[in-house]
Amino acid sequence: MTTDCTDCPLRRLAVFDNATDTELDFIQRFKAGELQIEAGTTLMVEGERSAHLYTVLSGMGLRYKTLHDRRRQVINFVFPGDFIGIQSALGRDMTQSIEATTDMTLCVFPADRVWSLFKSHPSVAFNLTWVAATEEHFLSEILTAVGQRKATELIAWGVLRLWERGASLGLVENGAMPLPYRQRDAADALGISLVHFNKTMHKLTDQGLFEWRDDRLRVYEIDKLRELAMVCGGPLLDKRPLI
Amino acid sequence: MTTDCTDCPLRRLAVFDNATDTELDFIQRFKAGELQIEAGTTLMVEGERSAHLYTVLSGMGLRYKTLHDRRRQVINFVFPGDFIGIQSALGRDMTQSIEATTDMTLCVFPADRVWSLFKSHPSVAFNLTWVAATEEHFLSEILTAVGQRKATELIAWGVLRLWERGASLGLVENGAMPLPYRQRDAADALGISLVHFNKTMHKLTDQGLFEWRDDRLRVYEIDKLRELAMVCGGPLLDKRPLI
DNA sequence: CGCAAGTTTGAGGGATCTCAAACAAAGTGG
DNA sequence: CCACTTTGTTTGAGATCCCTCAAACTTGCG
Repeated sequence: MTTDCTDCPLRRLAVFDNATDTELDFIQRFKAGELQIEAGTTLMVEGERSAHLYTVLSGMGLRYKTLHDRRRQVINFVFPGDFIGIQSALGRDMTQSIEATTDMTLCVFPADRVWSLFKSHPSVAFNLTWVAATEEHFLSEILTAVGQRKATELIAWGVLRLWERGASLGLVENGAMPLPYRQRDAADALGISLVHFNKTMHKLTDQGLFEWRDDRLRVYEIDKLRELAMVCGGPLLDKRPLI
Repeated sequence: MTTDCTDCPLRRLAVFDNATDTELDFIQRFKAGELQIEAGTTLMVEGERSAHLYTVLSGMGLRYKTLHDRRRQVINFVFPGDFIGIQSALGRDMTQSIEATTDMTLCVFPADRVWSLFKSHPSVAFNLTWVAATEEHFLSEILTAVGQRKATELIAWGVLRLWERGASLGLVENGAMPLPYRQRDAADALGISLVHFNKTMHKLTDQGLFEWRDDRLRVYEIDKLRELAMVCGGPLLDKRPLI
């Protein structure tokens, strides 16, 4: 039994725009089905072309690129509500891999209908562009962090981002949110070595700023993290469209 | 006297898609005018909102973000044909600054007409999305480089990318292309210090792999650079739309 | 019990950073 | 035409951040 778009649990969240009935109706028809994958599955592989687009209904994963000698850059963590595969919608090969780190449920959309979407539903097309542009914006923020911050700041910054993302998605319960990743994933996301990540993270957790155990993250001293991370403003959680 | 879109010199380049007459006609009407700015001018400032979009007709510049303590990440170099400001088209503040490093000529488009563009010209809207998605793709490549490669590989990789970009735009003349930047810009783009950039670059130039002097880049040993940079395939120069 | 995956620790080396100063080229004003 | 400033490049040296290697430890599982 697949989820009905009109009844999508994600859509109730305050972070997501209210779609019009027309939009909702279209998205429902656009949706080809649902895909369930198990933790550990690779959803998309670098170099291949996917005929589908996905929206994450539930579960988490990660997006990464690899170099020839096994070095790996985690581009971003994949959370519920994320839209995956715009690249293939536009007729390009995927240049990154996507892997599930928990069981996931995904809404499936056929890539070959994207073009007609632009003709028939401009507002949805607009949202699609919005999502792509926002993605780009976040990537540039990550790049700035990886390029300029040093390990301590980086980790504080990363924890903060994950926490705020999780909070906006209602994933925080009893002061904790799920974070089903390994330290290796975090290190590869920040561009530092596993060992250095481990040691530097402990310098922060020993101060009681946060805790990451058993796949769950808890933040205790958010203000101190902000200070360490050198971010001024609070979280930037614009409303965004859900496709 | 402004350039007529039907007569745009960029559009003759092989990298750019052929636009249909309808598209061209629309873009011409969409274009509000041309902007000339001098080298050193800041076109867009972080935190502000721009009412315009731009396409670079000629000249070069750079896109960057700053931290509070003056650290700066150069996100990318701005070349002719680049489309600037999708963010503001979608009603967001700019989160990065853009600065001209040479005199530049830009085509100006009003941001508030973007929405109607989606309704009236879906193919142009599609191209817009394509550009945004491609931009994201390149950013993730840059992120991978900055996060995983070490200085020598990084520099080889960066030179290679600039060279291939320049070549696709027909900027290479007599074995040299314009590269009007400072070593500080390059260092900030790669996330390494100016001093380290200087020393590491000389290790490569001393081997005769390339040369960067007087704002011009020359590549002598492209295969060796490829090897150092750990890139396998040749240049990826898909055709792309010009807006 | 033994294996696999992940975390933690220690130690030494190398890459990169910062500080500082010298050097080069170009522009300015007297 | 010559100080003098400004901007950018180059070099040296010491400090530190970060990496790699290696091993111990921990946990879950067959």
